[in-house]
Amino acid sequence: MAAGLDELVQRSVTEEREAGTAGAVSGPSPRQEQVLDAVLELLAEGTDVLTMSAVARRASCSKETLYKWFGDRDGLLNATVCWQASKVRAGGYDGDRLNTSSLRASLEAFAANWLRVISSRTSIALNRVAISHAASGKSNLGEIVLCNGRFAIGERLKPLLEAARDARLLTFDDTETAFRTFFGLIGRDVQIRLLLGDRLRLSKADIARDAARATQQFLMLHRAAKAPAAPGRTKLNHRKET
Amino acid sequence: MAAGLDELVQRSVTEEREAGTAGAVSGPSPRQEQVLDAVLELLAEGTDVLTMSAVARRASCSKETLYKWFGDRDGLLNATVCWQASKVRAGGYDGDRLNTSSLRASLEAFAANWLRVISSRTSIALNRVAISHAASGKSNLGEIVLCNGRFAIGERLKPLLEAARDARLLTFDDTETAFRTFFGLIGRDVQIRLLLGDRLRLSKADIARDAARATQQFLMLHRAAKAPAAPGRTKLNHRKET
DNA sequence: AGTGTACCGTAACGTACGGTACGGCTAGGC
DNA sequence: GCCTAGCCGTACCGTACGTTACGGTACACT
Repeated sequence: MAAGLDELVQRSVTEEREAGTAGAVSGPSPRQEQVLDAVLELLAEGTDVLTMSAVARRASCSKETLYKWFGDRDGLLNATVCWQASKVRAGGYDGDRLNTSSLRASLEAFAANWLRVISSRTSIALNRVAISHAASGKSNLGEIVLCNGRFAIGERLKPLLEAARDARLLTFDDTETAFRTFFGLIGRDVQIRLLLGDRLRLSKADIARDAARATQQFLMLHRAAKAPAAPGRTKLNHRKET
Repeated sequence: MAAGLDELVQRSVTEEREAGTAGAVSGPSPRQEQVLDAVLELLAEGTDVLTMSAVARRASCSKETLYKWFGDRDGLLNATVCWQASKVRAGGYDGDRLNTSSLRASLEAFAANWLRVISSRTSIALNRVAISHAASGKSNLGEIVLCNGRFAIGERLKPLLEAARDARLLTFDDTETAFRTFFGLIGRDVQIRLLLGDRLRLSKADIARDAARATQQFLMLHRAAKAPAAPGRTKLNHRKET
């Protein structure tokens, strides 16, 4: 994963500029956003109905316009992924002073947000089409999704983790490894099950409970030793899940 | 996920019987296995080259035979998934007496095995095609993969976990939840990254290290309190990863 | 030898979809 | 009023692939 994040985020816009006449340097025009929303809408209804004709119909535009604006089908998908990513971006650590409870709250909020994202119809559909394309190797869509998903949130959380380490609230050697542990504790089998079509409903309550559990477990693994928590002192959330 | 596991495993064989003349009640014939291996071979080379013509060419059989044996493309894929699943099955807990170190060894072996599976070209390709099909909703391929992957290994590990709980080596309320935690600690972001095309190489050493780390973390979270391990007493494997 | 069966190789068919071309409509500038 | 630009709607083209059909071959059985 050598390519930089920003470069990837901007790639589709670049292609759009190369291919078409949308002169605006910054992002898609409102009309183009309507088109991209139509793509997201169709995508949520099933990857197989996402044909260029269907997009044109849904967005009430001509296929000629689609090709003029986005170059080809891949360009349209790239632009869609970036458009969705730009809508999902949420704030990371903003430099607040940390204490035990604010750290826990931040981690829980982060976990809940990520669970919401990966269980959304849009994210599932987008990941599915990106995975299909990754198989063909002809497109960098998977890379874009990865950079705007997994890697973006990693970069967003790391400042918090490191601030917590500086504040002696957490202990770990490698930030990336610590993040991956948290990532695993949050997602577990959820994403692969959803991608494979498992009927798995995450209610708001489920998400809140999972976020709390993941955070609790992460803290147990990485809590700084200055306040050693003997296992069993803070209760583990092993409640049976529905 | 209401359908039983065994039912799903057998489904493609049933279809095969309905559609064709392969009279053998049990599984594919050797010649058919050759065909299925050819499918796996092609799949590993890229999902997009998996056309019926390519399969026929690779397996040195006629398309007519393919359709007679497997019904249609979906039937061929179903049979392939089941064939691969039948090859991957490994033994679970066999009732050995457990102690601390044998439990750790079993968990590590389990984790390493799972990491090997999800990072294999075959598994990646199979999951990709199943995910593509899950998007179209027209096939139960995702269900089959899920039952032979995620759920099968869960059922295989649970006896060990419960035996360990009975032996007072582990403590948890719900076996399924405990397993999901372990699952998350093992896989973390590996599977989604590989599915999305991230170049991620897991050497044997990486796998062994990850399996040990996941096991260590899982034990820290679920070790029975009779031998309380203060955080930091046993060193955490936060070595920087390559 | 004759017949039937299973199979290979390949040609052919139908369709779906990405991509293109073209006619018509609207709006803004002169 | 007229011209140009941009866009809509749609018909059209080429291709790829799933599926079917057919001719030819090897072999078992009688």
